[in-house]
Order: sequence, then structure tokens, then C-alpha cells
Amino acid sequence: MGDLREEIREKIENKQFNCEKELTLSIISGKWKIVIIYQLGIDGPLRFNAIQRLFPRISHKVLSNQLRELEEDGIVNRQVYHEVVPIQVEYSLTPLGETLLPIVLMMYDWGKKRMEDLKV
Amino acid sequence: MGDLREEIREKIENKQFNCEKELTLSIISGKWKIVIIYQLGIDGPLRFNAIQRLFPRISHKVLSNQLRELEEDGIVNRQVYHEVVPIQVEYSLTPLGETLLPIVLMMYDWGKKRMEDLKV
DNA sequence: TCGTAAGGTTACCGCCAGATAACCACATAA
DNA sequence: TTATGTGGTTATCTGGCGGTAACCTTACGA
Repeated sequence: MGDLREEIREKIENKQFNCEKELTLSIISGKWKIVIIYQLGIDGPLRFNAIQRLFPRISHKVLSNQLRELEEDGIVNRQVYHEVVPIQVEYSLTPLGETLLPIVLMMYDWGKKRMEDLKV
Repeated sequence: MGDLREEIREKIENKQFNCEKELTLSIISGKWKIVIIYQLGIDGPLRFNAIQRLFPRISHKVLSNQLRELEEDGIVNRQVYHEVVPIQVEYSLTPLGETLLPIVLMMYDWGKKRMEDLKV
């Protein structure tokens, strides 16, 4: 069970999930995670500051946090380019992360349709 | 915009969502919402205590809360049977709620598969 | 040598979801 | 008259997420 946050691993071991769905939810829950997954899925690899420019309202610390958690859960890949100066870090979806994309896309479509219905 | 919680309505009006996906996420976020949606989708209408029996760890208050929020968001239908004694209340998915089911099912499948992969 | 850009970490603080537990009304059965 | 089963509400408390802001290292350019 390497590719999971401590927190989630504990929940699994202590059987604190009532259902497997909650594993999924706990991985994508987080104020910015699904938008990050979506952007990485659509735009491909993005650098830290590129993501921040896309979502100006996300704070530095929180973005850093969300990305680390996604990385720990095996959803996002973190590629560091030491040779470049200043150092560059590129984030992309792992193969596992890409399997999450259809869910995020469905959530996008659902939310979009619902939003339209509400505005009529 | 009747079928939405005050809280969510405000977020829409003040454009605090960065993307429509977040509307979806904010509707299904909540420790027990997706399992409730799932059970109502699979088992059909369920009474308050029936749900509680399915998930003994959910507290009375929280279940009541989650159901009310789902109702306010137009996902769950609340049917009261006054003629029966003691009073009976039946919860079921609304048509809108059923459109959410595919997403929940995908989350279920994803979580299940991920869980299996982890246990190998 | 000061500013700026890269990508972080750390400290502190406030708020709210969820946990816990007690309370309500109503009616039936023991 | 007490207990049990409906389906709730209310009060209080706490952990943790996210917000804000400061700090760090490396290196280029003015």
C-alpha cells in the first residue's frame, strides 16, 4: 500500500470506510483537487506556477499541499528538472490518475448541465 | 435557483466556483452523501431508520443533516406518510438524483478496483 | 546588492463539519 | 406507567482544512 497517504492507509487498515466509494471520494476531496486533475488531464504537464496562474485564487501553500497529497496518492507525477535554472517542477497525471479522468469529466458535465438548468 | 442550499446558491452568485465541477463536488461532498445516493439508487426508497441500520456508524444527527442537504439540493425526495403510526418518512432519489448515479457508480468501481490493487 | 523568479516550508489563526449526547412529540405494547 | 420505536432538533465540543503571511534557497539580470 505504498501509493497512499498515511491518513487513508489508516482508514483502510482500521476499516473506517463504509464502502470503496469513499476511497475514491477521499482521494478527490480537497478544494482544488478535481480542478487540478482536470487541467492536468486536458492540458498535459503543467508547472507549479502555471497552475497557479490558471487559478489565481489558490494560495501558494494550499496548491503545494494539494499537489503533494495527490502525489502521495499516486494520482499525480512530480518531475523535477534539476539541470534547468531556476529549478523547474512539472506535474502530470500518472496512469492511475488518468483512470480518474472520466469521473472528473462526468462531474464537469453534470455540474455544467445543472448550472445551465438553474439559470433558466 | 430553488433547488439548492443557501450556501451553494451564494457561491454561484458570487462566482466563488472556479469551475462547474465544483458544483457537483459540493453537492456530493459530505461524509455519507455518496453512500446514501448509492443505496437509494440500488435499493430504492428507504426509511430513515432503514438507512441508519445499513450504516450503524452514522450518527442520528448527521444522517438527518445529510438527508436534509441532499433534499435541499434536489437530489433526494422526502415523502412523509402521516396516516401511518408511528409516522413514516421515506427517502428516494429524485430524477435529478438519478442522473448523479452513474458518477457514484463509477466512483464505486474505481474505489473497488483501487482497493483490490492495493491489497495484492 | 538589490530585485525577481523558480518552488517550496513554516507558523499562526478561524471556522465549520462531524462527533457526542440530551431532548422533543407521538403512539403502541407490556 | 414504563419502555420501545417512529423521526427528528438542539447544545456543546473538537480536529483539521484552508487562509494569510513570512521565510528559505538558488541564480539570473540591472
